[in-house]
Amino acid sequence: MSDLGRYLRKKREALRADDARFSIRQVAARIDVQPSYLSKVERGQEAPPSEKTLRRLAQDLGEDVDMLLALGGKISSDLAQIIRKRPMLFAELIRDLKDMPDHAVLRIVREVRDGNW
Amino acid sequence: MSDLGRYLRKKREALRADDARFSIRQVAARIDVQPSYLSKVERGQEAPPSEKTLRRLAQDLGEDVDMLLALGGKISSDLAQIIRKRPMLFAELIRDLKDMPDHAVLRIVREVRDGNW
DNA sequence: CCGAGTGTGTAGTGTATACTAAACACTCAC
DNA sequence: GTGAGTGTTTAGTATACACTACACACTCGG
Repeated sequence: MSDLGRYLRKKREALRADDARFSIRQVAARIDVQPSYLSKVERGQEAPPSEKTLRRLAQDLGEDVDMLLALGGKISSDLAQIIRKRPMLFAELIRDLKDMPDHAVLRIVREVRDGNW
Repeated sequence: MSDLGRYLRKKREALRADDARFSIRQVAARIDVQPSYLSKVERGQEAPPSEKTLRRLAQDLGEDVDMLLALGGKISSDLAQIIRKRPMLFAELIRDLKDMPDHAVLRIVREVRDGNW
């Protein structure tokens, strides 16, 4: 059921392989949740954590925040806010980009960044 | 507090001016909620309705769904899903477009649509 | 053998979400 | 003046969210 859980467990165990600081208990302590809770999240027995908690987790595991949030079924609140400020504009754009291949979207990103607008 | 409430009331009252079918009671009946609930939503006394209800409301009032959802602090679930499928890609793009003026974003939309990619 | 550390099971909690149900006070047409 | 319709008040509810607290069973080094 939970892609997030599988992903988290794998990542943590990989880190743990050469750093004992990545036990469930120690990670949980650092991100300030109960170990039992993290355990359940990793096994998909519990719904994904809040954005706040996922952010701390991403930080601790060295993972991309947007990716982890996505796996948790969420969207970064700063992105949500950007979209909500111009909903029709962004809705149109995003729906148009839906089936575009990554490289095409990336090209747009790069062009925007280079300021050719 | 609630932009959504103000907006809804204004819109409904405008429609009601030349169509009695747009009373709170009748709209509520059509979108299948209690009139008391709709009343409270319009006065910002109640949190924004669910996406489902906002969609029915948008339909009934002839309003843009994405806009009403935005006013209700939400993002259309189909958009959210598109973003969640390629979170890092879209996150980058959206953050880059944050401060771009509408016409610049529109230009991208048009170019994407014309298939110059 | 025991103490420190590991992961997990069970039960419960406070808060928010998204509403319903019923009654109240008012206007206005007939 | 009453019946139909208006908006609103008050009270309550079922479900989900995002966790905590505590105890259990196991392993492994010294």
